[in-house]
Amino acid sequence: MVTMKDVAEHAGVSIATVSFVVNDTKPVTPATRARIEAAMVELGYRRNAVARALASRRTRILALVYPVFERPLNTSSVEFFTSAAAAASARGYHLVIWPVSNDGRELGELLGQRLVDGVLLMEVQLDDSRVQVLERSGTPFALIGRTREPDRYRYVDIDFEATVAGAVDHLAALGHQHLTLVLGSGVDHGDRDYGPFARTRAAFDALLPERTLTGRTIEVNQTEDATALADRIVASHPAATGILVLNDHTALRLVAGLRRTGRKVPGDISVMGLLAAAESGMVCDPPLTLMRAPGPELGRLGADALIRDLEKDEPLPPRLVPCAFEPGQSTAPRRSS
Amino acid sequence: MVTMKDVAEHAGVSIATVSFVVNDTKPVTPATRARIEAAMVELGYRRNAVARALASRRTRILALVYPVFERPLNTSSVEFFTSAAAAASARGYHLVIWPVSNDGRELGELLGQRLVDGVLLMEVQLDDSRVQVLERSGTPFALIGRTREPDRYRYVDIDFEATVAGAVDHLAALGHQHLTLVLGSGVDHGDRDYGPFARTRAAFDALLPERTLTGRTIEVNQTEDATALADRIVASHPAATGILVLNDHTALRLVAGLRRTGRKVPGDISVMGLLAAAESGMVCDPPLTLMRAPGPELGRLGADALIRDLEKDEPLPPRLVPCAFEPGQSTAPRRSS
DNA sequence: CTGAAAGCGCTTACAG
DNA sequence: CTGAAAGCGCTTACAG
Repeated sequence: MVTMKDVAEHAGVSIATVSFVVNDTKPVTPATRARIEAAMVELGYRRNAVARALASRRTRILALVYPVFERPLNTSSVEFFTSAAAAASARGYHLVIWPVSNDGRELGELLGQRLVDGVLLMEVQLDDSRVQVLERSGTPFALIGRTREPDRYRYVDIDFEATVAGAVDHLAALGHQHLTLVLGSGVDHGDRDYGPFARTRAAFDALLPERTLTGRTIEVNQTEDATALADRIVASHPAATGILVLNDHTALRLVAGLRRTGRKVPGDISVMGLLAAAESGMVCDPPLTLMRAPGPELGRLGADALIRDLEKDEPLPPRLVPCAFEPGQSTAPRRSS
Repeated sequence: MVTMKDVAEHAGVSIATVSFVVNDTKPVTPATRARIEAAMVELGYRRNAVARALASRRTRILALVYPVFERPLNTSSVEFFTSAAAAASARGYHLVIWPVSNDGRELGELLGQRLVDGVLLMEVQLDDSRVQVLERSGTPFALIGRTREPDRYRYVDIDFEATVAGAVDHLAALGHQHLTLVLGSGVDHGDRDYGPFARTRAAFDALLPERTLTGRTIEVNQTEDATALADRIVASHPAATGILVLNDHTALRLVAGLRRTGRKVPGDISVMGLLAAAESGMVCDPPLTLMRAPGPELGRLGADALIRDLEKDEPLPPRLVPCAFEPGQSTAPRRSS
C-alpha cells in the first residue's frame, strides 16, 4: 500500500505538505504542489480513509438506519435512499443503508463504535426508543418522520394533512360522501404507533367533519388473501364508495379482491393509494389514482438537514412535503343510484 | 470519549491487557479480567472501531454494491440483502448497501479508500467493468451472478437452467406448446449483457427443442403502458398460449394489459413470473404462478462465500440455486380449440 | 509556505 | 499471564 510517507519521500517534502495538497487545506506553492501531484499519480496513491478518520475524528460515513429485519424496504424508501445518497455524495459523504433492528440495542452498539458520523433514521414511531439512543450517544441525526414531540429534533416528513386533504377532496369532488381509510400494516404485531399511520388517521378524522363526510378507519395486515381482504374492508363500512389505502401492496390486493368479489373499480367503488409509488399505480388494473410519496425530495432534504448539523451550519426549519396527486383510472364519479 | 487507556488506568493494568480481554485474544487471569470488565462497565467503555480498524487493518465492513442509481432495488434484492446482512452480522461483520454507480470508476474510488474489507457485487453483467476494478484492487469479493467466465471468481447465482425448466415443464404439462419469454428491462438502454437475461434466454433456447416446443423471446422496457405492452407481446408470437415473464413489474403490467385487451388469464393465455417475489404474486389478479427468486438462500451463501475468502477458509464450490415453484392461478390447461 | 512532532485509539509482536 | 513499545496512516496545532 502506498502511503503519504511514500509520496512525501518521492516528492522530497514532508507528509504534512502532502496532506495539505491532498486536502487542499493550506496554501502550497505551485511548484511543490506539482511535484506532489506527480508523485501521487506515479505511485498510484489513494488516501486511506480509516487513518484519515482516526486522525480527524470523522469517518464521513452516514448511516441510513432502516429496520430491514422488521419491515421490508419499499419502493418509496429506495427512492428516498437513492436521492439522499446522491446529495450526501455531492458533499463528500458516504450514505449507506445500515441494517439495524428496531429495538434500539443494536443501534446503540453501532453508535458506540463511532464508525458513523451521523444517522438518518427511518420508519419513526411516535415513541421511538431508537431516538433516545441517538440522543444519548451524541451522534448527530435527523429523523425521516416525527416522534410525538417533533420539535425536539431535526426532521423532515410527509405533510399528512395536505396529503389526506388532497385525496379526500378529490373523492369529494367526485361526489363520494362515505369514505374508508385502510391502514395496511407491513408487520404482524400491528402498527398503532407508526408515525404515518397515526398522522394519516388523525388528519382523516379531523378533516371529515369539516367536509361533512363520513369515514371509518380499518387496520389490516399483509397475510390475508385478496378476496377476504376486500370483503372485510367493504363490510367494515358498507356505505363507503371511496377508499383510501395507505400501503401499495394493500392497495393492489384490495383492487384485485374487489374485482374478484364482483365489485367494479371505479364503477362501484373508487380506490386511491396514499404515500404510494408511481410504479405501483402502473401495475394496477385499472391504473391506480394515488398521492405519490415524495421520496426524492425527502431524501435530499433529509441528507441536507443531517449534513448541516454535522457541519454546524444554521439549521433549516423542519420541512413537511405533501404527496403529489397522480391521476389514474381507479376513481370516478359516484354512481347516482 | 472513554478509551482503553482510561479503562487500563482504572483497572490498574496495561492497555494491552485490556485489549486481550476486549477481544478475548489471549488468556487473562479471572481476577484481572474481572477488574477490567468492571472498569469497562463503570466507565461505559465502547471499543472504537476506527482505531481498531487502523491497527488491525480490517474494518469489518462489507459492502453490498448495487447500482441503485441505474436500477431500482427490487423485492428479491432486498430479501437477499436482509439475509446476507444477518449472516454477516452473526460472524462479526457489518454488511451495508453501498450505493455505487455501474461504471467502475466510483467503485475504484471506494476501494482505494480501504474502508471496506470485502464486496458483494450485485447485478452482474456478462462483461462487467466493476469486476476488473475489484480484481485489480485486491479487495476480496464475491459475485451474486456470473460474468462470461464464471470460474475465475467466487460467486453464487440462480440456477437458470433448472428455473426455466421448472416453468416450461409446468406449462408443457398443461398442454402449452407455443411459448413466449418476456425479458422486462428495468433500464432504458436495454440489457443484453445483463446476466439473468442472457442466461434465461440461453436456457430457454436450449430447452425448447428438447421438449419439441416452439418459443420466441421479446425484450421490453418499463415505459410502455399495460395495454400496448400486452398487444405487442401477443403480436410478437400470436400462437403462444403460455408466457414467461422475467421481471415482476412487467409480469403484473402484462396480466393487467391482457385483461384490458380482452384476453382471459389463464383462460386464453397462461402467464408465469420468473425470478419473482412471492409478494408480487399476491397483488396480481389472478394470483401469479411463479418461480420464486431464492433471495434469502443466495444472501446467506453469498455472505458465506465472501467471509470464507476474508478469513482464508477453504473456498466452497460455487453454488447455483434454483427458483422454487409457487403455484398461483395464472396458469391453466390449454383450451382445446 | 513548509516541516517536525504529537496524537487519534487501538493491535500485536516481543520480552519477561 | 502481563507490560512496554512500536506502529497502523493520517491530521493538525505549532514553530519557523
